[in-house]
Amino acid sequence: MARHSKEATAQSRARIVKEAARLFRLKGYKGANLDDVMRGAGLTVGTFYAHFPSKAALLAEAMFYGSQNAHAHLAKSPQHLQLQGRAWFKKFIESYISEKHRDSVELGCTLPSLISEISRGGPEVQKILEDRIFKNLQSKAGGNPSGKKISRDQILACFSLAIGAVALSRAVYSKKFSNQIIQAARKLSKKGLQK
Amino acid sequence: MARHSKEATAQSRARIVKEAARLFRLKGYKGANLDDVMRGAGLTVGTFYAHFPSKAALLAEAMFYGSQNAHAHLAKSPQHLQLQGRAWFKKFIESYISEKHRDSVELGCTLPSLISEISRGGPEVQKILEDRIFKNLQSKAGGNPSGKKISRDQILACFSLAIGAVALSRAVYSKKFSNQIIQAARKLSKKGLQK
DNA sequence: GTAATTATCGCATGACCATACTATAAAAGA
DNA sequence: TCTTTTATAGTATGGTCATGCGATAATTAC
Repeated sequence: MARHSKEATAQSRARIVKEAARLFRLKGYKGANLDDVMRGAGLTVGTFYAHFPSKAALLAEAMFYGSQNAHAHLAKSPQHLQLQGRAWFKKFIESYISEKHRDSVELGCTLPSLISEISRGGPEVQKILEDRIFKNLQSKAGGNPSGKKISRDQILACFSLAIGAVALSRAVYSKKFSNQIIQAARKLSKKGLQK
Repeated sequence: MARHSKEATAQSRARIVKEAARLFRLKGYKGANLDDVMRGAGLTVGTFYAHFPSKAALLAEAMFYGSQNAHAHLAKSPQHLQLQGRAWFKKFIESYISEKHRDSVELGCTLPSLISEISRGGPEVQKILEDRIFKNLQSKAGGNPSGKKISRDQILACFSLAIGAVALSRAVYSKKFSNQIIQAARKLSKKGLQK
């Protein structure tokens, strides 16, 4: 049926998404080009449209892929990923608003790198953000295994803060100032998690 | 010396910066092109480099221009602009994290629209953000006319939250969800301003 | 008044890039 | 085995865009 088996095709597709996520985070949506993405995936541009209908569609996939991997990258310990509810969210925000996350653009969350461009993106991309990424976040953080619930408002506010702080800390010139932003945002996030 | 007087030249330049600020906010740095900017300013592309050395230099100017005008656009009353210190900052954040601001991309603050691209921008742009915009913010908010000081940490954290919330509220699909983000962030910002 | 200056126009240019097309060969299904 | 399918490579295309350039005319300096 194809020049490679179904399995190999699926692997190609996965490599494309992975490399796209990396390059989008690094260079932005407009800044990354399909040539580089495909080369990074070990393929040539010509075959891109055998996998995706458009660059925008690739962005949607890459965003979802990236949201799953950022958690793993940021988690300080394997136990973190096992948690649920408030405990999980607390650790999540703590690792999100960090110098480490600020400095690992390629592996971190896609949102600080792409948020501005997503706001100008089409419905396809925006639906992914809303339906998959947020729902995923809420199902993890809203879980209630030990009687300690966290409110939807707390999740939304702390996540807004986290994205803003990481994005801003990457956008200022001096490291000193950047660190101050991280520290200040951490403090506020703790307030937001209380009660 | 020129086809127009010095004064007319300065006005041309001002129109370019103004239109650039508008289009950058609307379409992003890469999304806006110099052709449109110059046409919007009533000029042709050819003359761009008589005013600026590069597109990046224009971004730096437009950011600073935009930071000054957003305040005026968001202020609910003329009195607001006269305030200082905590009182000013409180009103500033309140008007910043709002549905109105979310919906007025063209006239609002440049940062939610450009933050991702600034983080990938050069030192020139990042220095503007740090030296002019933040210093400006801090001199207004850090002022202490009535014995009520606000800490640097509070300023940084609340501003991070504000940028993140507006950017995120513009990036999700449904209006309902978007409104929830605004409301949740407003709540947290009030906590951040206490004490 | 005359010369030097330069903002402006109109157009050129060279690069980049998303997308399209053709031929090929490997896999899948019969 | 043999036909059909399709992922792949290689290349083409059409558009966009930042930047460059020569000519012009208005302003300023002298």
